Amino acid sequence: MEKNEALAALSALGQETRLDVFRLLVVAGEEGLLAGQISDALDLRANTLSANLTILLNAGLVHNKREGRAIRYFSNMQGMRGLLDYLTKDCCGGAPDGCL
Amino acid sequence: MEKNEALAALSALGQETRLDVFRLLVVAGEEGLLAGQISDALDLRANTLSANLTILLNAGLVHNKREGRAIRYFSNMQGMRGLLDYLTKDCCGGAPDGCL
DNA sequence: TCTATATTTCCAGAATAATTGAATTATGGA
DNA sequence: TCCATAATTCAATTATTCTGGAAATATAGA
Repeated sequence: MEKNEALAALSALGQETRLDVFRLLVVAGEEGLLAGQISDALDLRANTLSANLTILLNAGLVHNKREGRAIRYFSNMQGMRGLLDYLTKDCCGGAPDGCL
Repeated sequence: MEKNEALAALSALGQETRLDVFRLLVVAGEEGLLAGQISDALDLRANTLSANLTILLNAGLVHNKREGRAIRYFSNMQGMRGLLDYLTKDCCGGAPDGCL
């Protein structure tokens, strides 16, 4: 992962609404959730949620799939993994075992 | 780690200057770096750096130690660890092995 | 004590980001 | 085709954050 991708992921998650959405999808797991279920669960207006989901999508933290007129969202654990790796890369002056 | 701490850490890192500072300190390891060395390395004004270091401090991502008139900064890998744990907690609908 | 250095604090202006109402697109069903 | 539902896009307003100049604090050394 490159710096700009990490930055996109971190700033996406560094906002309460989006962290809530992402955590909800992480806990939901493979089943994911429909956009409408997310807005119900978190009491968000559809357009606010949509804007925030777009930011999470662009950051590679979620993906989606249309189901009829609804759209199902999933957390993207690969994107998450890439972020964790970026943050700990080259850590501790070459003594990575002591890092984490 | 609680949500607000995670949020503080994520929004702290979700900004280019601070991510640069943090990464520099992560790579520097136990030796850390003086504030002046950081501002030289990243070409930042002292007051801008100071404001950003304060945000990283409050987020629990760095710590510091005075050395004469200079101040040495270190990355706080425990804070980092707490963040990673928060992000992956309860993941994947109770099938954590499949997560990461 | 006086001066220089290292860093922080305070404040204001500029730049970004978040939310919302209104309108639009996409799909499914009568 | 027409209507209802699900979600998105657009434009504007509000809120937050970032930076930088000036001043202040802390320490070291002459």
